[in-house]
Amino acid sequence: MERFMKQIANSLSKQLMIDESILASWLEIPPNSEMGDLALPCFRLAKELHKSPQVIAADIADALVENELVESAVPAGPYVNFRLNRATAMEQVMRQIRDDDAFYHGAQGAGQVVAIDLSSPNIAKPFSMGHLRSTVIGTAIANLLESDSYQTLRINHLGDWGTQFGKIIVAYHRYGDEAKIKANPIQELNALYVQFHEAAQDDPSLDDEARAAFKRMEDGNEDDLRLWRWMIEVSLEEFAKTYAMLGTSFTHNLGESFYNDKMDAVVKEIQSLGLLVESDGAEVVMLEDVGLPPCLIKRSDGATLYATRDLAAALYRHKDLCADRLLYVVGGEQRLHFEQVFAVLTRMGYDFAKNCKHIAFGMMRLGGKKMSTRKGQVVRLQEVLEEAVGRAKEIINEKNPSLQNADLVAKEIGVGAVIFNDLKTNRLHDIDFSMETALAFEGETGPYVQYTHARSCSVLRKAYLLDAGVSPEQLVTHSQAIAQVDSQTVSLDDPTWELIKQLSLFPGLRNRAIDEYDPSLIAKHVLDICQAFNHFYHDCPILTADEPIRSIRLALTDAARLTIRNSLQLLGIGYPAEI
RNA sequence: GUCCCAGUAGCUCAGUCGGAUAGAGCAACAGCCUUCUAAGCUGUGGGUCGGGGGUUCGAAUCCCUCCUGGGACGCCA
Repeated sequence: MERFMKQIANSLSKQLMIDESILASWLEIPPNSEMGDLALPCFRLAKELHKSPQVIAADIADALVENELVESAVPAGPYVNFRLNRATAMEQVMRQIRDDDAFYHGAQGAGQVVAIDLSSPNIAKPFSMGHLRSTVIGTAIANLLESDSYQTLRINHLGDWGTQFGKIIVAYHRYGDEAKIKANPIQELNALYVQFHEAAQDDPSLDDEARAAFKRMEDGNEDDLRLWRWMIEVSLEEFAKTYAMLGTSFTHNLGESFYNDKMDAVVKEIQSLGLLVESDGAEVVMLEDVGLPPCLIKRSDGATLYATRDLAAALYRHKDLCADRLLYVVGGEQRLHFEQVFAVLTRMGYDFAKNCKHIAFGMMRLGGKKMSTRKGQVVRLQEVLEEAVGRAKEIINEKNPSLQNADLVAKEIGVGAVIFNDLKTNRLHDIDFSMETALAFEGETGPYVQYTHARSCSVLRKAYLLDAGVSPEQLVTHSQAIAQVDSQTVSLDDPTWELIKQLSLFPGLRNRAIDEYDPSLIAKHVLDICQAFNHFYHDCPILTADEPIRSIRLALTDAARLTIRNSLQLLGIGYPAEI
């Protein structure tokens, strides 16, 4: 669609003597497609031309717009509504999809490395629905960036260090039943954590004990570290199952403990720059002048804090991993923390701080309340995924019992439903978890998109074109034939045209999703494409149509299929050819 | 108390760098399978865009203010 706008703006700029790119930015899509395909509001021209918008609109419409893309230009009050020549427009879109890689890919990021901090579950705790958000949003952003030629570093910043492990170790020694824990590590370790917090309410000395236990770990107590390493091992095993189901992978699995030996250098650097000041026994960097509270670097007992760790991690990613840009897909409640970390980096003279961005997202709630591992109020992602896959399997058994690879397809659909449900919603909204909503298979859902994709595959399969597609030459010939024979009455009917227009919006939306780090734009748009395709599918017989309409409809089906598939790929969702 | 995020149909949400009559899905009701996958398609009903001011030819969108919900605010991450 951006291409169409550019072409029309180009013609108009010659006529109006106004810059092409300004005109292109003024062009908009009318609220109702009956009005036209594109519109130019003339309000802003009124001041300059000293005429009413209505008169200007009429003048523009009257002048012959010399552009083969424009079918008609009619004034509608202060607007000029343009109709595009459907065959010409279709030919352009199809050529782009067929010949021009730029439809699905870009080169903006060539030579640039982006580090993405994502997922980051905590060791010895269940992988909850809360961590799903960071995982799927981060993955989709990484996919989007890679589609624009960026190199991405997908870093799983595991929560594997901190006082919480002191707590678990204390609880392990006090209440732990080794056999029970071995049998079901994560659940039992989390139960110990919950038990610790309950006990600590009555006996605050337990907290001191936990801090001491963690200090022992920092000092290298081998018994505690052995237990800690075991917790990491069993947690990673458990997480691996979830990641395998989600189809998520990382380039780096670097927990917080990885930076333990890198923090001294950072603290010394801050100190040597004269930024470190003592405050109430702790060491901080003052950030008052940029409107932020002080950033705590060292506790009064000399221990480091998570800001210190994030500073060390940022420098590692920049210096050792050579990342030009650092993204943090982390919940919105850590906004202030990242503002402080980035401000300290700036203060330290690191220019790359301006390329650091916290990609915040809303909180996953349960029954309106924050999920809490401490209170044991969590929904385990694995349970949700398994439930989703089970339901998908039931539906397949009912609707398509002879389907090959039914288990694999059920997995892709069930998991796709859960992922899509998360991605389609605005990042910053809090989500109150509902099994019913997460597992919906009808309406604006992942399975709806996958169903539409499989439908398009099915048609092409029956035409023996699933992999080959319709040749662009054939398509172009047919489009031109239609244009010549019948440019007035429009052989390309409305449902066909609506689908073409939806497809033409893809490159612009992909760019916007990259600029705004917002995968939901892709999710919402692919729903629009699916709606348009299903409408087209319903109204326009494809296989039984006469030539050249048949070829054109097949080509359009193929284009829709490719665009839906690309969208699902970007979102990290499977796209089975048959469901 | 200060700062940040959110508030649009019964529910979940689009639309938010100002443009025409504010759109989907779910739920409810009514239709469409001898025809390419009915996980689909069509139709009906449903709105003080949280309230109030302001800027503008034009405001859900920008500014101010208030209300509601959530979050953050130094030794947790």
